[in-house]
Amino acid sequence: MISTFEVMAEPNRRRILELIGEGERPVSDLVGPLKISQPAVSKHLRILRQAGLVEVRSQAQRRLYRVRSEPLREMYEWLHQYRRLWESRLDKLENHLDTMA
Amino acid sequence: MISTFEVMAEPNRRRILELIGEGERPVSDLVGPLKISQPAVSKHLRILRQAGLVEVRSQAQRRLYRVRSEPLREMYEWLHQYRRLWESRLDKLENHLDTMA
DNA sequence: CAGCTATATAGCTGATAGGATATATTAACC
DNA sequence: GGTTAATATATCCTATCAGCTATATAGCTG
Repeated sequence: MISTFEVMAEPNRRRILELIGEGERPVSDLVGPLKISQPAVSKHLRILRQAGLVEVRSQAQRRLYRVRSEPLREMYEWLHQYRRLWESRLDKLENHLDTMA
Repeated sequence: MISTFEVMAEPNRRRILELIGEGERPVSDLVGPLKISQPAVSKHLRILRQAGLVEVRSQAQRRLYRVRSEPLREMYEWLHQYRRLWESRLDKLENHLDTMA
């Protein structure tokens, strides 16, 4: 299975997540903003679905896609392990400002 | 310039970040754990450096690499926009548990 | 400066990704 | 049931990526 990081590497796929992040949207709503063909959009949606990043439900001919947050949370938590790195810099800056004061 | 997301898509590059996350390390310390050749490691380090994800300093023939947290923080913050999605689920679960209690 | 160590760069190659066009599928509507 | 609408799948093509081997560079050490 393709990893969340790999899936998110593609700009159009990130854009799709942003577009449906507000709430579920049919495919046709995505084809406009992304400057690629409808089949290309469907291909990305398939990849997103297989990676568990989106879910679909059918409404007539429409297919409504929405974000599944679980993998995003996992990614967020992976990054969390580096949090101390940027926070320590912040600490240093604060310390510096304290010293100046 | 190649995006942070693309850089992070490669498993060996993520592993490199984990390996030097604890503190700076010479290239030779990375070649073992990663099961790829030394030139391949150097190639990944170059990409990481160009994307601003690592910094180097020289110590004799050694080159010591360390993480630059800035792009990681930005990625973290990008993901933050979806935080409400997984938190709302949590809310639902909590509500459900409340109802059961 | 010769030789050794550590790392980087060059050049090649096979695999894969992502795009396009053409076609199939599914569901509504007359 | 035939047509239109919305989306998915198939097929093909090109470009890029990540690996390898060979070689270059930089810096120590005798």
